[in-house]
Amino acid sequence: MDIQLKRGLLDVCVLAAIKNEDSYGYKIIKDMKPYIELSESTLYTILKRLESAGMMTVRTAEHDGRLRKYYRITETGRKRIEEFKLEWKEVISVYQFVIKEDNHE
Amino acid sequence: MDIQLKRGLLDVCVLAAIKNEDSYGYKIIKDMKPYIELSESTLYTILKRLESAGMMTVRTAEHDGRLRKYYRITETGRKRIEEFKLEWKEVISVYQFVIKEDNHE
DNA sequence: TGTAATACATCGTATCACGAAGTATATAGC
DNA sequence: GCTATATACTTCGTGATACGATGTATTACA
Repeated sequence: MDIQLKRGLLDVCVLAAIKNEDSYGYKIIKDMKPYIELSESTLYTILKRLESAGMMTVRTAEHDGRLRKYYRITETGRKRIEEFKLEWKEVISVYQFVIKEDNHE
Repeated sequence: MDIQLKRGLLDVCVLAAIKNEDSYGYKIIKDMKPYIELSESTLYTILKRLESAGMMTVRTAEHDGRLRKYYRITETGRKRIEEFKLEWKEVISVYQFVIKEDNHE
């Protein structure tokens, strides 16, 4: 997918990836892969950003002798998803404008 | 609309604004306004970018004693719109992922 | 006379996705 | 034991780009 198009989707996608259960970086990438691909450097940047924005909280836990950082969505994060749904109406209207075929010619 | 979300839409929107008839900067902004707003500095940057990419051609014409730059879409520009339509399927799939409500809990 | 609308241009800034590179452990195959 | 692959997270530099601020001009209208 075009990188510019991704910009508006990635943040909310990552939030969606943890909205039903806590998850961690590596798993988030794999879960999102069928829908939208992103590199590790991109994801970890996003996770940090969303945490700073209070949209998720982190806890570190050991798993098979390795540390994992589990992310949990907050109420603010859920609100972001709801806002996105509202914004989607505008997106659809833009899409209609783009594909509209005028016939005044 | 969120600035990040706009990034994937603006270029193709500007192309759509001239796809049925040649237009110029000031008019493009007004035509797009009901769907998506953008500042003049943004538009003129986009116009230059799309011209460099061979998606539109320009001609300068006088109108009421003032110069106007009229933009015309090229075949490459029309192809860009068609690509966007194809990409839209992916966008919809991402949207479905975001709004999906799992019930395995 | 002055104020808004029309019309285009340039500059600096902040945001952000990405590739490259690095660190470290676990596991499976040979 | 050794090697490759998967897992897991981090940092750094770069390029793309939307925007506000600012500037230049002309026309139209009150």
